[in-house]
Amino acid sequence: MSERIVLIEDDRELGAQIVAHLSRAGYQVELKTEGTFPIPADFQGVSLVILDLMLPGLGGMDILKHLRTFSDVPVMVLSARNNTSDKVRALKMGSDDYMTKPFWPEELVERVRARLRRPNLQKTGPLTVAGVCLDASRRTATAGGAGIELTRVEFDILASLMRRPGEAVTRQWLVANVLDPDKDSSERTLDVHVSHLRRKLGKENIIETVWGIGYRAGKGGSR
Amino acid sequence: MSERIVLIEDDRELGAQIVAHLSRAGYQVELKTEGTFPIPADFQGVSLVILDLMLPGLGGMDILKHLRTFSDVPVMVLSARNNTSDKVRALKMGSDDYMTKPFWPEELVERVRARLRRPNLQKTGPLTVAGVCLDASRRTATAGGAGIELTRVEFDILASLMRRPGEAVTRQWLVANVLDPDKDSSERTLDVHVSHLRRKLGKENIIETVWGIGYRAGKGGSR
DNA sequence: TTCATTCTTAAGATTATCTTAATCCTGACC
DNA sequence: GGTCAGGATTAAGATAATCTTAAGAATGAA
Repeated sequence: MSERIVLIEDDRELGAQIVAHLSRAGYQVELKTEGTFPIPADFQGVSLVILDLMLPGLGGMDILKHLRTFSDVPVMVLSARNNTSDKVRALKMGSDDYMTKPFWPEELVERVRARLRRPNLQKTGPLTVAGVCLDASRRTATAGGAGIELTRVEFDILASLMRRPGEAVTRQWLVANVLDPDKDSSERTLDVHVSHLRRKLGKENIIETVWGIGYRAGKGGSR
Repeated sequence: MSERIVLIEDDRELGAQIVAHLSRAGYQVELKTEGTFPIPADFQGVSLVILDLMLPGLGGMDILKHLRTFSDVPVMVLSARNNTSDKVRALKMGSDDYMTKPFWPEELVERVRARLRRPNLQKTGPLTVAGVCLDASRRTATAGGAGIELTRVEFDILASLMRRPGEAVTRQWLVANVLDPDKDSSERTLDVHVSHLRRKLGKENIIETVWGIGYRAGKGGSR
């Protein structure tokens, strides 16, 4: 069983070439040549997405943006555009790498390997920890069966914790990655959001403080 | 407190420039201008290493190779060499990214952000010595199967000892690396933490005193 | 624009943790 | 066994991290 990669590439020749190289390296590749809206089902169990930005129909950036609403799968962007602002935009939008065309397939394969040798824990389905359940694609949450309303930041904090149940997530990481990264917000701000979250979760509160480190969703001590 | 990045760059001007950009983005950067052998202590708690390959003394590749013998910290390589075989070699050797000089600092900053927004799971499995088990990512500890609550310093002391089972770790090292580095605390303080640790470990106590040196986790004599 | 929502900051209260100081204990050496 | 330096323990004050509340700033929709 090998890792699954989705390649979104309209240039059939280049696409076939990339597929060939990645297959030879032992990966299972699905080639999509149409720029259509991504749907969650297509990305279940996928370890990596390689996305060409220059698509005729739906732009690559739109695909990336939409994909990120429901999935954290690593995305490598391919593009002929080699200027910094394009790269910065794609990376800001949530891509993990940006390769400029033309490139040698050997480099692509190595970058894929480098990416996949690190464990990635993207989850596409609903996240559940104890009595709390999050649906990333709908951005809805329930606690003890009852729906609760979360703001963007609250949702993202809780999702970040629940993606790695039991693990301690540092305050710095949450501040840098959940709050607006361009303004450096204080850790007090994070406290406030967590405080609100806990109140909304009520008796289903699953957020533990890890003193001196950060927070954790779900029991860490008992295992 | 922010995430720590180590930048290994011999070109002082470029180094200073990168430091400035990363600092502005909220990271805590340590610049090393010498190509010396990396030692584990310098990379404790470091989230990312940025390594320039073209160093006069020890080559960047050697540093990378040696670093990988004891650490899984993400490494971004910078290099003036733009050919595929160099890139492939660096990626194969365990680097996570490869940026070709010259580049715009904005792109570097975004790549750093993209890298660090993914949780940095150092692949450290749980540490086990005798009946004591530590999980670094969860920050949890068990002794004889039962969970125990450790404070930050207690956890870090115990982890430092258990990372080198049977080896004596000096008191000075522990004071300098585990206790708050901004204040130089006395060795008496360390005693107190060790005392607390021992009490919490109870009959599973694995901390031995090495008279005149420091401490050791697990049997020294029998191994 | 205006309003409603969300995000952020400030300040004080609260608590866990760290450190110090004082005292007692232990092992090495004579 | 006595001595002494290094180590252990305890309790208590100092410090630092976190929580909460409330209010101001930003954002976005109508």
